[in-house]
Amino acid sequence: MTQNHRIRIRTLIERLAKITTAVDWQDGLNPAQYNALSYLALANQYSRSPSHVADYLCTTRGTASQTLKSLEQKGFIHSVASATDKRSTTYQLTDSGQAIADATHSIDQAIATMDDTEQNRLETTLENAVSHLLAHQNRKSFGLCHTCIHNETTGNSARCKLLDIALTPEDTQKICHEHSGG
Amino acid sequence: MTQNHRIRIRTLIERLAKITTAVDWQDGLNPAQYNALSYLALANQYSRSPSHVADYLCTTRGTASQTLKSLEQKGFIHSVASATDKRSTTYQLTDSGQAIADATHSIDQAIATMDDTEQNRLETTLENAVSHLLAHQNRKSFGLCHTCIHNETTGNSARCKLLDIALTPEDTQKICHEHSGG
DNA sequence: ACATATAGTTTCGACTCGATATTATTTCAC
DNA sequence: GTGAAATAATATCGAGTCGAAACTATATGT
Repeated sequence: MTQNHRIRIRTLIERLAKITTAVDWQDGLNPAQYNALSYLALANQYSRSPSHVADYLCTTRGTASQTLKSLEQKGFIHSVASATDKRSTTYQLTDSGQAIADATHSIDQAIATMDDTEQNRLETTLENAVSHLLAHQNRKSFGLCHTCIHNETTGNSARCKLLDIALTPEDTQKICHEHSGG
Repeated sequence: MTQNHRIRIRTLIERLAKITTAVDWQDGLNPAQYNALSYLALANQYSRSPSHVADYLCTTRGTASQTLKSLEQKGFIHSVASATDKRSTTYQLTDSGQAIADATHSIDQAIATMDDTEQNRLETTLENAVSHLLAHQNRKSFGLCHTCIHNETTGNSARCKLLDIALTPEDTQKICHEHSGG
């Protein structure tokens, strides 16, 4: 592949990023707040602390803390102190926060205009691109629980071998900060 | 396709966007400034005004104006007043600005780790995704001159039928704000 | 010639962002 | 068990984004 192709791909990624963030000004939220809210809606109960949000959004704990404060002031999330670790905080979506997370997004409509083959191919190539970028920066994958090497599914019951806990079917469809692709 | 798939694709797009912007803090620039500089490096001489930058970056003229002011203060670009339209300004990269635009980016290295087939597929799906998103929002395509319906190439000389001007081979490889895919 | 459109800038307030410092708490080595 | 180091979270700083709105200057169309 030529250097021209790489620049072209980089330009497309940057443009996709810019279009996406421009669309993410909705419901009184800015892109950072919208991203944090979306993450909290998809993450399991062990992955919803300021540190995890920071890791997921590739930013610092300080910045994540500020963003979560804004979201809490607007009434879209509320904090829950951890019982086991007194340093730790988890966040929960409020009803209004959940409503925003559940709403159809402008991007969804654009995706829906593509045919099934195109959507499947997009999903696969995006997954590859994201995992290459993350690997190159030594970042966590934040994949879904059921695709993790620590997930042990037998029949219709599942366990996490790392955290040594039982998993509900809903749990296995969520993002986990301990996710490892193997 | 299920709603779950659309959410998954949207999540991947948002994540790709966040990873990209997190990486775009380099050389004393922030992501907005880096994006504007990259655009100016790729756009032809008729597409380098504050309005064009705003259109490309899906933002307002006011915001684009601020970003270009920052870039000029840092010495990476300089403004050139238009001779034909006294309201109009064009920007040129300085040597230091061109050096940043020419430098290898962290994303390039991640792309280079993919094999040729994967890179080709990524380029195609990204092009499709971007064009679907742009179409859904009624935005300009900002494609390359040589892929435009107004481009008329005969042998080794090219013309733009819309602007009624001769085009150099370099011109035809640049981004044009008048680009139309037909 | 005058209304309207267009190009660009400025200002505003909320907020991001990395950097840095600070305070609790927890963990680990001894 | 105790003290050092690691970790979790927050606060503060300054530059700058962002949309929105107001504004100036030029151009265009009727």
